[in-house]
Amino acid sequence: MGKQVTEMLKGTLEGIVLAILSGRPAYGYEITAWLRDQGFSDIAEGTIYALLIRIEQRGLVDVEKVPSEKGPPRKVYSLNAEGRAYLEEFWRTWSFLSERLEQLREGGN
Amino acid sequence: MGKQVTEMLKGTLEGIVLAILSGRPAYGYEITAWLRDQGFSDIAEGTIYALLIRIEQRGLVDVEKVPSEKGPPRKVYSLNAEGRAYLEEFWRTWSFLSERLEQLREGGN
DNA sequence: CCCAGCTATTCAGCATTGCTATGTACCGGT
DNA sequence: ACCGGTACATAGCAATGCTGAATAGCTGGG
Repeated sequence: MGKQVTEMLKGTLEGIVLAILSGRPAYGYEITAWLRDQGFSDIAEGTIYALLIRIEQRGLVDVEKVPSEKGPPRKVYSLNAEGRAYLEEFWRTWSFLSERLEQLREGGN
Repeated sequence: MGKQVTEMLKGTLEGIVLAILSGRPAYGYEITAWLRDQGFSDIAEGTIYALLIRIEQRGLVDVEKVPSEKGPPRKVYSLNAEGRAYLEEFWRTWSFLSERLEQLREGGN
């Protein structure tokens, strides 16, 4: 889409991935493909992998290596308790920002 | 509030400021104070000034120096035509992201 | 007069995050 | 053997917000 999305994704992409993982465990390649399907047309491969490594190092997810029939082994990530807590915090932050922006949008015109 | 807000503001703060300016002209100090009032408790002084200079250099706003009764002269910014177009684009981008996140939020639980 | 405090702006250096580009590796079909 | 799809990793870059300090004008108290 453009540069605006890229900048807006900073800070939200992490939450998006955590939200995906809260529904079901998933691996990087799968998440990237799914996001592109959803219209995030220019999310880069590397971005998701780097993000997954980051949240793993912060202890928000558990990882399991699972062999694949179609290629190299997958690193399947699943949200743990700490990750769930962090995700809730993310939703609170998102709500706050979202409300402020809706107010501005209405008042601004 | 915390680091989450900081990262989420990347990409949205610019739109927020443009939205404020779409309602009325304003200057940096005023905008910072208003944002803090709205709950953006840890927005730094310097951040807004840097952002204003950026959007000025991109030609999204017009600037006028206005003497103040209480201190040094103010730099009053107002949104021009290009800024309005950019703001509309921002709202479209925001809507896209917002919709995806609401979907995730509902489906995720 | 001088200093503290509020108003108002600017700037250098840093941390975080997403993108680009590239490399590695496993597998099946031809 | 080779190619395309699957799957992950990484080094370097750009954009953005924060930290901390400096500059400057104005007003009121001591």
